[in-house]
Amino acid sequence: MNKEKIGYYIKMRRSLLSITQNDLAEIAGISLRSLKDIETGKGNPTLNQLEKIAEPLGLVIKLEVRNG
Amino acid sequence: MNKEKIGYYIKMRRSLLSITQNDLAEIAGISLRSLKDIETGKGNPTLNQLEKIAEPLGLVIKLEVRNG
DNA sequence: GTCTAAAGTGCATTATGCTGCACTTATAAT
DNA sequence: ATTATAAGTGCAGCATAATGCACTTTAGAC
Repeated sequence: MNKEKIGYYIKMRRSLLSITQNDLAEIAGISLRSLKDIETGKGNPTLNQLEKIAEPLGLVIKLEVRNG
Repeated sequence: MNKEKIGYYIKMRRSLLSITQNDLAEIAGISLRSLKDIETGKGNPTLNQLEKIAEPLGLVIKLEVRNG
């Protein structure tokens, strides 16, 4: 998953949970500006930022061997 | 996966492929210093850094729904 | 023990992510 | 067409990730 896909995935997941960017940013404890950049595939978030966003969305970050 | 686990996973994967930190850093196109910090769970790498490291190791970064 | 290669650490500099502010652009409802 | 809400953008300042250098520590080979 590249930045664009990760951003899109977060956006879709947030949409599924029916919360706004503003709400998620507050819950996650990050700036609205950063969340917007991440969802639009811009920027280059740190692992901390991603984890803060993933957690309230019920998502987890994984590192796996390609394919299998 | 938190920073520590991701670092450890990278370290183990690199070890499995029998390459040094120096080699991986060069192949990945990142600094040796950064790779060291990432493998030891220090620092807070960006998505770009992780992707650069993951690629030559045959790893992929994923974002998934927790559990299922 | 010595020697060597690999891995880890402290520190200063540079590059860039994170943030807040102001503004613009959708999108939807009335 | 107006209004309201959510989402996207440019920019500047601050915080910190990324880097290079010098050094120390560890792990193995001899």
